[in-house]
Amino acid sequence: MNIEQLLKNAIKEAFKTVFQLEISDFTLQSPNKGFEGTHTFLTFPYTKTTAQPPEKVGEMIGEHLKNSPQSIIQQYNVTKGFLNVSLKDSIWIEFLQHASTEDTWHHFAPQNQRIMVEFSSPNTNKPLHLGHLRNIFLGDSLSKILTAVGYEVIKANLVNDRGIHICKSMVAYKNYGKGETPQDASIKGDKWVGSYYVRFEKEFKKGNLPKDKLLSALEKIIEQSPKNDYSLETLQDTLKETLQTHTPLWQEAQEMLQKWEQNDPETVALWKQMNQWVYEGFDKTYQSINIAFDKTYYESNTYLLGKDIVEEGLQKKVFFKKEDGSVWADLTPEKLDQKLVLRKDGTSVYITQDLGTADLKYNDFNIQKSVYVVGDEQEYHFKVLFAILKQLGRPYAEGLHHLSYGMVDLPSGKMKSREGTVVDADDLIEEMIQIAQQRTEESGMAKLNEIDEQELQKIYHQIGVGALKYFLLKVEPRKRMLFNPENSIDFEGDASPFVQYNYARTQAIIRKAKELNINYAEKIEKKQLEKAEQHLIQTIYQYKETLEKAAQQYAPSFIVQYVYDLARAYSRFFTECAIFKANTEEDTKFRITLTEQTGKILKRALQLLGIEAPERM
RNA sequence: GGUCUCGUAGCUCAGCUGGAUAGAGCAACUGCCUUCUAAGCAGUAGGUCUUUGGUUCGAAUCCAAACGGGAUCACCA
Repeated sequence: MNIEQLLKNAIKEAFKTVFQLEISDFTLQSPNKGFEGTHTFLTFPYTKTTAQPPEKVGEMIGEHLKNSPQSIIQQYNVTKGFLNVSLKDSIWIEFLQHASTEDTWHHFAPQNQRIMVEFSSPNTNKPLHLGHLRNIFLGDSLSKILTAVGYEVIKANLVNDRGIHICKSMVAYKNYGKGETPQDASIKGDKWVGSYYVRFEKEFKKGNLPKDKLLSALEKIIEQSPKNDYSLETLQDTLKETLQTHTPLWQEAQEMLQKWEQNDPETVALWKQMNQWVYEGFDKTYQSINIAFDKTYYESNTYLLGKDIVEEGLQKKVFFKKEDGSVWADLTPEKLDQKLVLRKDGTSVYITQDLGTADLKYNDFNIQKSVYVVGDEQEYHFKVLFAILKQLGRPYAEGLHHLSYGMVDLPSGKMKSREGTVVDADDLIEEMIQIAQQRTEESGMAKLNEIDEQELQKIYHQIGVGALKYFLLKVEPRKRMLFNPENSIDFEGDASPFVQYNYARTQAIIRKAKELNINYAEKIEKKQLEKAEQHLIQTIYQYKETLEKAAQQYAPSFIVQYVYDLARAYSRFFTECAIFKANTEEDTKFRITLTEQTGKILKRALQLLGIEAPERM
């Protein structure tokens, strides 16, 4: 049942009858605040074809709509080129009746397509922070949205478990760790390993080059500067990098990496041990925010992939070899540059590995689509990656998408691990739960007095984590967003506790209805709707199209906006319309039915965001 | 420097496939709990939609330029 389509058809029919005009498809809008109606039709585009001023067109169409035999229009009004129509209440009541008997009204047919959503993808040298949370919540929510519209979704995590970063932690642990374990120190494994990464950075800073070597290093840098960019910042960065490579500690890390690549048993054992600690820590974090993956890839298994694709690309003449033997992709037709895919010594680069991994994913799961949830600093990389895969004629190439998102900033600017300004994920989650508890104790304990302690803890957790997820999903992904640790994340207004609160209200009503043995699941006898009722039903109705839009555009933020709208519509209904003390029994039953449906959709929409809905709060 | 991206109320954000009087929340102010959950509801106040030009009957929205933030342009990942 598609109400918009009904109205559109009626309008098209009206044009045919009134003006003998076949009009092409158009979109309906919502009336602005202060204008009566449920839908708005714009008549501006038809002034020429009808040879009438916009007002006149509106009047004539409106009049026809209203007076046609099977009219679905209650009333209409015209201002300028805006024809605002109000659908008959019976349309909305019929919809609610349908929704309450057909639980599947918002379901989608299976797409018969598999889609992989890759997200989280942490490095194993430090704990998860606020930025990761934005990534994780986006990926998780998107997975749920895509599942809801009928895709078979595979949630994948590609862990960066190898490379120089983890070797740094290993070196530091070897030198200063004294064989201690995180268990000994009662520290979460990822925090433990992270502390050695920090230790490495600290120690190696002490071992700078003597000053006489600075000058020659500097000259070398200027010679090699690829972009002739002599800004102070660039020089400093490059200088630091050059100096790093001369410190003993750095060289130790390099050796460690080489040993690892040569499969040195002792090194591999240490590497496994440290990663294991990290995974144990990550698992705790994932658990606390209710995140799970269907598949975990490890770069230690994938970093050598892709070389055969380079070979294939050469044969297909997608790639070409330079004189020095390095292999390149020419993406100038795509307005991208040339891109190295294999070094002259035959070793691979980052993108080589990603080419291989793309094939691996396809072969493992036969996916038609693949979404990468990765920060916006890698936009160029993914443009290049996708362009190459397209040139190679991969069957999945059209279904590739980079869900790019901006960084989470602090009032002081960027989060920087070196300066210790990173907001730790576990700390933040813990803080959110505590605030939830504090809020509950301040305002709502009376409602919760018969609930046991364990259940209470669960509720605090749902509220705290929910508020965090909502906060991070609310903002459009491509925008940078601000987190101010001074003011805690909202628990009021446009925030998840408000939505959860309204869900809890719906459940309180349902409980009471059952207590009073009200049989509300009968045919609805209601004829006329209050404004708040009408608006609430209309908002429920919009769930399906919102979900579809969110899936099409990979945009969980649409669901956030929607769920807030729905909660607000319910809140208004709740205060304006008495349920158990309504004027008639029909009203009571109707309002309970409406409450039940609202509750279902609130819960469902929250679920799409990975947010749980407490039965009471 | 080239490319991409963002700039909307004091603050955080919606709105951007062109349409009416640009919306929420927070913060401020005013009402409303003997009545189903006040984490609420109703209201007041708050705006040169960064600027300038263009397209159009009509621009926060599209185009161009400027200014300001950010990213990227590695044989790093």
